[in-house]
Amino acid sequence: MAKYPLIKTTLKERLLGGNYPEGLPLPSEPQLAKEFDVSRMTARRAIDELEREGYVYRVQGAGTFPTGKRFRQGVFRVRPFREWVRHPEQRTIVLRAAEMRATSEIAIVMQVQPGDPIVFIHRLRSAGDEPLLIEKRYVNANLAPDLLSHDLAVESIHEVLVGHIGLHITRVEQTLEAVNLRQEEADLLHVGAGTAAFLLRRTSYSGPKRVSYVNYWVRGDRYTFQDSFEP
Amino acid sequence: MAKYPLIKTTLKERLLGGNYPEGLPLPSEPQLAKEFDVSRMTARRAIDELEREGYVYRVQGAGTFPTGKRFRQGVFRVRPFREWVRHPEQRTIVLRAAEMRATSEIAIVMQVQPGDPIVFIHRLRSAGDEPLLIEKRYVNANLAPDLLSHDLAVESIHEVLVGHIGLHITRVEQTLEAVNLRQEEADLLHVGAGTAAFLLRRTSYSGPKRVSYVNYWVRGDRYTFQDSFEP
DNA sequence: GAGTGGTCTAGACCACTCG
DNA sequence: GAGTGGTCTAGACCACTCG
Repeated sequence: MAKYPLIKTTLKERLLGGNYPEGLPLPSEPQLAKEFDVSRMTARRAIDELEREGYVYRVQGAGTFPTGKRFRQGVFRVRPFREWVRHPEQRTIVLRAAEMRATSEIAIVMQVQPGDPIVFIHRLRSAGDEPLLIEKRYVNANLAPDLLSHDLAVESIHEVLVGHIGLHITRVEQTLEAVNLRQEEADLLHVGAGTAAFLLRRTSYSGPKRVSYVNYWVRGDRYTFQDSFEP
Repeated sequence: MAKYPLIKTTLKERLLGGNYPEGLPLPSEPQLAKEFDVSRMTARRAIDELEREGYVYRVQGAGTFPTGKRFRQGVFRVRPFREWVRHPEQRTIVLRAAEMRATSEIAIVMQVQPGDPIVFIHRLRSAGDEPLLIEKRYVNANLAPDLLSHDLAVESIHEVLVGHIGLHITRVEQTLEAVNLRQEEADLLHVGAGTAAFLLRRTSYSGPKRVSYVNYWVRGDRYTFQDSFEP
C-alpha cells in the first residue's frame, strides 16, 4: 500500500474540516514529511495531487496555502479506441472514402458554401470479429488536400490531418448523446435496430475554420465510461 | 532552467511527428533517462505531465504508449440536475421511500450483510410536466440514521447526507452507460419501451464504507453531454 | 526470468519570500 | 539569514506484463 494516498486524504480531511485556516500556510513540506515519517518527495507527491485537484496552491519561498472551498464534480474522459479495446486484433475497415460536394445540411455543420468540396469518410472499427464503432466524418477538402491519398485504415484520421497534412487544430467541441441505432448502423454493428448506443459528435477547428465534423456511434452494450473522484 | 520541460517538449514533438507508432511502447523510463542524461525520476516527471495531458498512457509492467490523438483530453462533465434543467418548474416526486432489508444483490453492491437495513428511495424528477430522470437509490441505513425523517423532495439527497446528517463522502465512483429503457422506466418517463437512455451509476464512499448506491436513468432524447477543449 | 512502470529514500543545490 | 517550495540524484524494492 502506497503512503502518499494516506497523506493526501489526511490533509484533505484537515482542509475540509477547517484545520488549516485560509490565508495561513500549511505545515511546510519538511514538517509534513517528518509528521508522516516519509521523505519529503513523498509528502510532495501528496501535495502535488491536492494542488492539481485545487485544494491548495503553492508559492515558492512562502508556503502552501488552502484554496477556498470548491464545488467539485466528476468528469468522464473519452478513452482512445486503442486504450479501451484491449483486444489484440483491432481492425479498421474503410467503407467509403470519397470527395463530394457539400449538401445544404453539410454546408451548415461545416460552415462552407453548398457545393464546396468535402471529403467524406465512413469507417467501421472492430475488435477481432466484433464491430464496435462506426465513424462518419466530413472534412473540409480545401483545408486538407490529398487526404484521400493517405492510408485511411490507420488508427486516427486526426493524426493524418495533424501529422502529415500539418493542420493545426486549435479547438474541439464535442457532445455525447444516447440514441437508438437506426437499421443502417445497427446492421453494421451486428445488433438489432433500436439498440442503445452512444453518439459522439465532434467538431474540430483550425482557428475560426471548421476542419472536421465526425459522428461516432459506439455500441452501448460494449462501451462504458468510468470515473472516480473525491469530492 | 529545469530539465524536465525540455524532455517533455522533445517527447511531445516526437509523438506529434509520429516517431512513436501507436500500439508500440515508447522507450522505457530507464532508457529515456539515459538518453537525456537525467535520473529516472526526472524522466518520469516529464512523462507524468504528458500522461496528464493525455499524450500517453501507462501500463504497469508493459510500458508507456502513445494515445491516439483522436480522443485526446476530452472529458464530459456531469452537470447537476438543477443546472442542466433550466426549466423554472423543476419537480421531484418521491415514488417510494422506505427502510428495507438488504437482498443478496443489494448486499453485494452496498457491501453489507443480507438483511442489513437499507433505505430505498425512488424518485422521479421533471421539468414542468415532462419527466426527465429516474433515481433509484440505496443508502446504508446504519450510516444515515433519520434519513427518512428529512424532506426527500429536496434537490439533492447528497446534500441531506452531507449537510444535515454530517456524513463525510471521501470518494465517488461512477459509470455511464447507454441502455434501452425497460417498460417500467419507460412508462415513468413517458416514452416507449426500448428508448435509449443514459444510465449513470454512482457509488459514494465514506472511507472504506459504501454510503450510497444510485442509478439514474436519464432520457437520451433530452440530455446531452457537452465539452470543448483545446488540444 | 527479464523488463516495465509505481513508489520511496536520504540526501543535495537552487530561487524565492519574508521579516 | 532562515525558511520555503522547485528540482534533481542514484540508488532501492515492489507489482505487474510478457513471452
